[in-house]
Amino acid sequence: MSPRKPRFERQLPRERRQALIEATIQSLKRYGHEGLSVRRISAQAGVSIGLINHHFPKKDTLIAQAYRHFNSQLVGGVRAAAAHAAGSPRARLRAFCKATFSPPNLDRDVLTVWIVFWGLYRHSPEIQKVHGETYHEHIALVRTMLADLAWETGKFRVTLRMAATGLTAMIDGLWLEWCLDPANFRPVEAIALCEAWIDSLQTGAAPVGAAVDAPPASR
Amino acid sequence: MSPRKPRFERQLPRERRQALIEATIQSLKRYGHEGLSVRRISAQAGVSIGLINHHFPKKDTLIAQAYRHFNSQLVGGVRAAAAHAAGSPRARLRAFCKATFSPPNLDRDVLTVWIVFWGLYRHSPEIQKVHGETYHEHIALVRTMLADLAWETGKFRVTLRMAATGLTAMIDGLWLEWCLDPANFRPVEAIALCEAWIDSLQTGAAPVGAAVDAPPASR
DNA sequence: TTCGTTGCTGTACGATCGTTCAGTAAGCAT
DNA sequence: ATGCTTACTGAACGATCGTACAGCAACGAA
Repeated sequence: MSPRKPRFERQLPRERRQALIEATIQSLKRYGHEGLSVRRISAQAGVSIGLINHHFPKKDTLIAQAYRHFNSQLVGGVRAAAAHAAGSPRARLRAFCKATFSPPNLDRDVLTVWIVFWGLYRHSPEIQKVHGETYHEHIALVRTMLADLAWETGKFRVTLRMAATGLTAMIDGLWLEWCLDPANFRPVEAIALCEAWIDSLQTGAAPVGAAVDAPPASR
Repeated sequence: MSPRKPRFERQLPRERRQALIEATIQSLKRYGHEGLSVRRISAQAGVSIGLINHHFPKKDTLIAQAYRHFNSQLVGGVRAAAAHAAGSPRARLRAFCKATFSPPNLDRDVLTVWIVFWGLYRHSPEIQKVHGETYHEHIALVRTMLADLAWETGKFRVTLRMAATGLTAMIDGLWLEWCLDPANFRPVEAIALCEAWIDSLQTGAAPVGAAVDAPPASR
């Protein structure tokens, strides 16, 4: 008698949880918002329905952790690309922009995942919590790079905070537009727009919005 | 005997459909993506469940028409604001930016509705169809205003197409960031960033991205 | 007042949702 | 080999989903 093949393979909780998180993102890429059901996710992971609630108390917890993982991958990737670049602040920013608009970040499925997560934000406290933690990382990276540039080439026309906000907004907006219709522009053009924004920060024109340079009233 | 109060009031199909469209948006504002169910929508509209399928063949048709209505309201609003402004192209653009970052457009619930619609895009042919029609309107408005400005003050550093893409991206990105956390910046600062972008288009610096000024290869 | 049109109601249907839980079995320790 | 721990399965639960449809009733026409 040949030994029966095991019906399933036990994994360490830590590894199984990670596999479920990745299956969640895959299912989300495939089916959009409808991919966020325990049945779709468990099918994608090749496990039973019940396993999800064995490792996560609620479905929302898994989704929030998937959002955290997705954020970490992005930040880790672009940070590495920037750090790997040559020494000048401008070169690091260039590498950052290039990585932002290159695979795996520039991918319609990946960008769709971002949009669906953002759509969940307002009505999901768990997503809000994760966002508050990871968004801080991302904005800090951008601010550091821009601060280095300002130190080397002179003061910006707007505050550092608003320069970083503008660059992040430009990136997110271009991601959105390219996701909805990639025919609108090519990735290299998106990079050019971001660099145009960065360049415009240090032109000698009169400061724009100088009257509103104070931090927001709230918070 | 006093006459019985009617159990319901008949409406012309045209008016009832419009009421259902507005109820859809209200429900979406209240409950996010989960507000897009026939039960939530019919409850919001104060009608029975079956009425939706009496006026719309499928739920997706209603949602797509709600998206169309939402787009029309935005474009109509900002176009009117721009047209109402003083004669110079720069003044029209200023009014456009101000309207973009003022109520009713700058509202967390309204912006959440945008994000949810965008999240539906990739997996809903009906949304794609509506988007293709209405997005054209919006981008044409922006391009016209920027073209008028370029005609009056001189050539831009980037193509008109990319100037419009950049402004639209900046707006969408700032909307997104403000929706997720309004404490990041004040509306007046968002306006300042958009105007900084517009101003940067006509500074005398060397053309940026001149090598990529050709239209996209695809399409 | 009566009738006809049709906007509208509300139940019913099968599918799928998130979650629970009793039972199974994989794999290590003894 | 035997036992123990626990990762894992899969049926079952009630809730909610989108759609269908038979019947009710509002309201203008005759």
